[in-house]
Amino acid sequence: MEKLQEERIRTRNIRRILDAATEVFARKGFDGTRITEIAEASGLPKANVYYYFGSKDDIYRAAIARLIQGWDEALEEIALEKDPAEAFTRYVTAKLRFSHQHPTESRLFANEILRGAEFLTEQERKHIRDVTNYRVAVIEAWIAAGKIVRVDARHLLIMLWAATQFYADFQPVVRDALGNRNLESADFDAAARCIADTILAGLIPRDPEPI
Amino acid sequence: MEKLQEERIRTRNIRRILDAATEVFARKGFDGTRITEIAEASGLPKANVYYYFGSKDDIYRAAIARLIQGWDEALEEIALEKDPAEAFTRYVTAKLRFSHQHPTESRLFANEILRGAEFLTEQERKHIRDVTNYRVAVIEAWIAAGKIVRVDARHLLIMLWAATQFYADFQPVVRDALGNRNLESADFDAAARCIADTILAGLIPRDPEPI
DNA sequence: GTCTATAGGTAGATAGAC
DNA sequence: GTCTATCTACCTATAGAC
Repeated sequence: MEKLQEERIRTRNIRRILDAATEVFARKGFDGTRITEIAEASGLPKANVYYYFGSKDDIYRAAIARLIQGWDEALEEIALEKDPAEAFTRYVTAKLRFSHQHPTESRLFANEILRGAEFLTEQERKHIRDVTNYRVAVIEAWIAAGKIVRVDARHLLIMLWAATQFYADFQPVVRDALGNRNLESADFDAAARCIADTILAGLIPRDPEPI
Repeated sequence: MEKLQEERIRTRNIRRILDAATEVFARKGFDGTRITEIAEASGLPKANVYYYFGSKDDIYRAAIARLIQGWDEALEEIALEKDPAEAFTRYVTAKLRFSHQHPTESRLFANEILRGAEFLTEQERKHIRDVTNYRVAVIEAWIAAGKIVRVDARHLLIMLWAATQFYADFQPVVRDALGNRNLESADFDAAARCIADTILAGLIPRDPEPI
């Protein structure tokens, strides 16, 4: 009974701390973040933050790990069986929706990369490489089957990632570019449509010549 | 004679400080940067940094201002007269080349945006908006003339910016995605080609119906 | 589990000799 | 213009009462 209660408090507080930490780390980076600010944002006293995490490093690592896990669950597949146009559209839409709903996580990741990706574990980096390699194989199979034009699969993936990530990470710029207003769901839909109209349209062969 | 000598020393030291500051700010953000680190990276004692700049804020603002000036000079125009495909190719190539040669400036800008763009002056933001609006007008004129397909011009510009910026700001990710090696000029050429093969190819009308 | 107090270190910024 | 010494404030992390 009391054990369960304690466990619930523990889980809730850890989540609060990581939510707050993600936001502050994303904005100010690792070195610029003060534990006091995380504590204030989480609504807990500073000493309680240290009760759950041994150091600033620990909090940072936990926030990064949680973020990568979330991405994985949300964006698992470009499946081989699917039609390329449908698969790309699904992927872009899912990623833009995720960027819209979780901009903070995305920005934390961006900050970690700007920092030089020193805190990403070798396991996490290998995982990113594996996912990329799998998708490259899928795209190259589509090219071999004549379903899409011949492009560099790796650069294509980078481009899709870049286009979708930008909407989460560079919101002040996006706002200015769209006319100085807050971003709504409709803007992310318009972004998805624009990506579909250009990148995806350019991928479909004009003179289809299947092998 | 001595005046000139002093002026040269002054100019050289200010440049050294701003170079060092750009690098450290880009990596650690404003709050994470220590003046001591800027001093060490510039090869000058900390007190000399304070001789040239009154505060950390001053150094940061100067670095941002220099960066925007540099971008402006390097990336002035998508000109209206030009053929769309050629204009886009020129723009993408110029921006990728700039990203390759000045990744640090690009990352500093990214960090400032992640921070919430609080240090960008209203003048600087207005300038960015003006440049965007001008290019939007150009693209919409091309659409009206039937030279490219009907797309949202603002999202198209964001997409081009995103794709090119990514190569400067997210180099660790790009490296992993391309197979864990250092980036060379050839990679930026391949990126330009991929963008041309997809985005630009998708823009050219299939059934041209000029108005 | 929660919170106050504080140790020990380092930050931004300045004073003033050379 | 250059540099050492230093002030004040704040940071991470911990000790220990409740």
